Amino acid sequence: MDSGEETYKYRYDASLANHIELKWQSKWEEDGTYHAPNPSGPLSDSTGRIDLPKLFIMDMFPYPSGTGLHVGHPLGFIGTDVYARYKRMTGHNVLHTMGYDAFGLPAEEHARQTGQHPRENTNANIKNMRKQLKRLGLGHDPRRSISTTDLDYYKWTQWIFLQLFNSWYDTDLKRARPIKELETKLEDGTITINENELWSSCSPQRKKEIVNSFRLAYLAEAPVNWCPALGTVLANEEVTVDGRSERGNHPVYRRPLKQWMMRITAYADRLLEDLESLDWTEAIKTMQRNWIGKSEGAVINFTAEEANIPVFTTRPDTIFGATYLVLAPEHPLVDALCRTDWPAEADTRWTGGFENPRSAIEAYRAQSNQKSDLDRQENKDKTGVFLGAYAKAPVTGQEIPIFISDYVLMGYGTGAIMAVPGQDERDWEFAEVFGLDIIRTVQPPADWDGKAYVGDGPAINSDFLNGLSIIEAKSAIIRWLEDNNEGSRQTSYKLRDWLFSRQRYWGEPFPIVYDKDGLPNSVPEDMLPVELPELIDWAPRSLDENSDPEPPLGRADDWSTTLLDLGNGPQEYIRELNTMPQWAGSCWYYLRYLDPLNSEEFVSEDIEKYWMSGETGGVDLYVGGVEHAVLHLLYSRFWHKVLFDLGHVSTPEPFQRLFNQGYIQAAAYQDERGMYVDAADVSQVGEKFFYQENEVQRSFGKMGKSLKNSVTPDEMYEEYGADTLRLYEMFMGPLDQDRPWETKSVIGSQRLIQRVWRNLVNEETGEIAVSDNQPEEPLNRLLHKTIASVNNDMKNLRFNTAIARITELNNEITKLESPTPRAVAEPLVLLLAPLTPHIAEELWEKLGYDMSVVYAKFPVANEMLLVEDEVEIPIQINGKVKSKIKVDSNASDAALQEIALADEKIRSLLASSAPKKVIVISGKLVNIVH
RNA sequence: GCCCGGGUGGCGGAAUCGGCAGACGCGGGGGAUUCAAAAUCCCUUUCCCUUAGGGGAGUGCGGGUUCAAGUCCCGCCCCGGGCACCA
Repeated sequence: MDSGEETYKYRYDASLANHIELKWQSKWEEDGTYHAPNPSGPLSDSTGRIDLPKLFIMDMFPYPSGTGLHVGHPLGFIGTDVYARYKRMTGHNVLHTMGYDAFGLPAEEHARQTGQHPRENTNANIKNMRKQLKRLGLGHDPRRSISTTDLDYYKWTQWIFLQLFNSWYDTDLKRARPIKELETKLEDGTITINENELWSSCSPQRKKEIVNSFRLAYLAEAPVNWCPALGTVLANEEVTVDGRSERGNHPVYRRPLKQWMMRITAYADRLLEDLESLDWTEAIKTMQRNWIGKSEGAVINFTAEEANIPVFTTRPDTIFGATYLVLAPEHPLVDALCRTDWPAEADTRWTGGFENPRSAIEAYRAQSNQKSDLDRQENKDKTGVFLGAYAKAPVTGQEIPIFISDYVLMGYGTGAIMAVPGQDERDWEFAEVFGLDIIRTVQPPADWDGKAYVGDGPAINSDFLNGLSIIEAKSAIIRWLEDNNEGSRQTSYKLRDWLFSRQRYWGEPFPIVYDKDGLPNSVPEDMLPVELPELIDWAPRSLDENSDPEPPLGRADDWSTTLLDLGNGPQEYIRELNTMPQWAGSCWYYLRYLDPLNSEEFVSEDIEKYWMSGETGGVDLYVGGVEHAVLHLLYSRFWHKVLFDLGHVSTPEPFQRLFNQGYIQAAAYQDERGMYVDAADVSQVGEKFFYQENEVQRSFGKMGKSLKNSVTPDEMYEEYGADTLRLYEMFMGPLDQDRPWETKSVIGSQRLIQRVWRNLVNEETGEIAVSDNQPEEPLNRLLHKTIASVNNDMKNLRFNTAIARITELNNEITKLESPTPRAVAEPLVLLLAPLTPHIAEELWEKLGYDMSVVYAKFPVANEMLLVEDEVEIPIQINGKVKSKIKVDSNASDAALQEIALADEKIRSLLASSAPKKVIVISGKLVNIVH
């Protein structure tokens, strides 16, 4: 020990910070400081806080990773914590807690790598993460923390699944309704099945099948994304554009399988329209709009000898330019339409040199099946084959050839298009390759380059549409089509129903059993939860692409069949062996936070109403990464709307305000082979960087294991303490922006705390050292200006500038020669309390308060002190500042002008000539035009 | 290709309504303290020219509007993200 440390025994350093932080973290836990009361039930209390305005603030909950946190992870958590603390201090009942998204692929893959059972692995990770987050001083209500893997939690995930299973979407009322009401409508004939089938003459089993086909959760045989390496199927949202799994980057194959689906498409319009009411960034709204992909147009019937071919188009106005049809290669009508022989006029471009259409089609299908999605994307050259057949176009009566081509996708519209090369770039390319006719139906501008023209203009070559604009022509032709029964107005969506089954162990089991007819039945509510059976051999098997998925729950022999009485006596049933996807648990966790101990309901009505109320309703602030733009956030909105329709929640949207925090990036270094080296061991010499004496190249990227540039919170605690880490992360820049981590800059944040501490506490004795003198006028004015700015910044989540203002105030206090006046010290501590809660508590206690600073009142500026008596005003000549004058802040414009022109410096610069014009901005600036 | 963001000192960033560009911090330079160092404190720090006083330039580039532009308008360039054969 050297002498310095003895002199300043109570200097704020890492060891003092750690001491203070651990002390207050235990105290908060003992006192239940962050418990937010409910209006009723076991979490209600007598603090009276329930009468304050509520604020429900949330982070996107993490999955409990086994690798632990790095300093990039808690950025958003700190942001919400600061905001929550500010709101507590301004008189709100704040609900803030943290849960764990512990089912699903990431957790299971991690368990697989470590060779542990997912349950042990998950529980250990949650324990570790709770510890790490507690050390940051986050003010969470621990009573409300849930994990999606808790039996008490997934019981209700299953219950919500049953709500979806037991509902249908009434397209007239545009909302979900109980399935019983559908049965009534089928009975009384208000809803009919189809032309050939009468409900009354259906067998009981057929009736069941029909009802099943209406459910919001339903079984369907559909082409799905089968990932043999992960041993499971995946949702569209989990597959990357180049046809690989988002998790693990394994190949994914399209393949028809019978799976559970969620009828999210029924909600496409509402999911789209209700975006308007949300306080979300345009970027996220745009992503959701694109994903839903609504386009309005028409379905038009083309007639061939063998069948009608409905096509979807957004440009029915161009029908007079439709010179051929194209079907997706897998279109179900292809085989029926296909001729046995080529017509005489078919040239080799059309036939591909094949003997007859059938062999050409088979070859083409085989070829396009081989193409991966990536090939399709990179190589957009048009290919296709003629079917040998023709179809008659409505309106024109023209016979036009029918092709198949992989540029038409089965999954969108009707899987068939009318090709209008004159107005569509893709059709133009195809027409050029195959030598097909091109008819323009919109007059292009004079300087047009000669290819497909997609812009607006008067219709040409279009009979009764000629001269009309696109919009006019569209409505005219749709009217004609509807009048003549040749087509109708139609809206199309890119959004597909949500594939909801996974062939994985670590997920919620379905509350579904199959009867001897193979039809699904819901497990009665009072038998929930359907508990996930313990399996020793739980791991998925990697399979080859031709084998079928093999759900691990099939290995739970004594679980997979069960004897139940579902109303017709005890019978043997087979359980659903798939599990739910990861997104199931995260769809509704915000609702369980509200009422986590309720064993009767997923959330009680009055508690849900209390916390979800608001101008438009929902979570008041939801902070998380942008990567969930179309997955979690879309699924969650969908489930919420179903619960809303069924009367289980009171608001149409779950998350009123969404905020996307940025990522913390860090320098990463690569050696000459391109391998990343440990960033911690790289040293800088001048402009160059060295690792073990070899030069390495610097780049910046998301902090993490793969770039070997992680910095852990523990390292920061050891050197600086949690308050410093919090302060630094909030000071680095605006919360929504990515920013590079610089360990060497962290010291600045520690210095601020250290100076505040020194301004209030004697470093030798540890005693509080403030005076009861009133502050001098200028300091008092600065204090109130600071209070005003910090309030404003806190409200707008602009913590970086709030910290800058506090620093300015503290810098002024540092300059004082006498002890800090208590009247300044106390508000200073309160201003810091949301940002650095531990040191604020300690100082607050030293200032003589028994009650926690957490519920102290945040300072409010005295408006009187915000108005200066005297202001300094810049004087510009031709917009450049040339001089400054001090004037009474109430000086009139005329007086200002006079003083400005009388200013010595200005007079010498103007010399003898008179100014052309003088502009005076009251109380702000004088500009002389010369 | 289309749609969102963004581009300001050596670095992170500030300027909320068109009104003093560079707040605050890091780093750098100088000084005080110290036997010395660390720590701490004070001064300084956009760039260029100038002995000084001072002068000039400046918010990705080029134009424009305005008394006044980082901020508004037009045309580009670059970086990040999203979508992409969706009829």
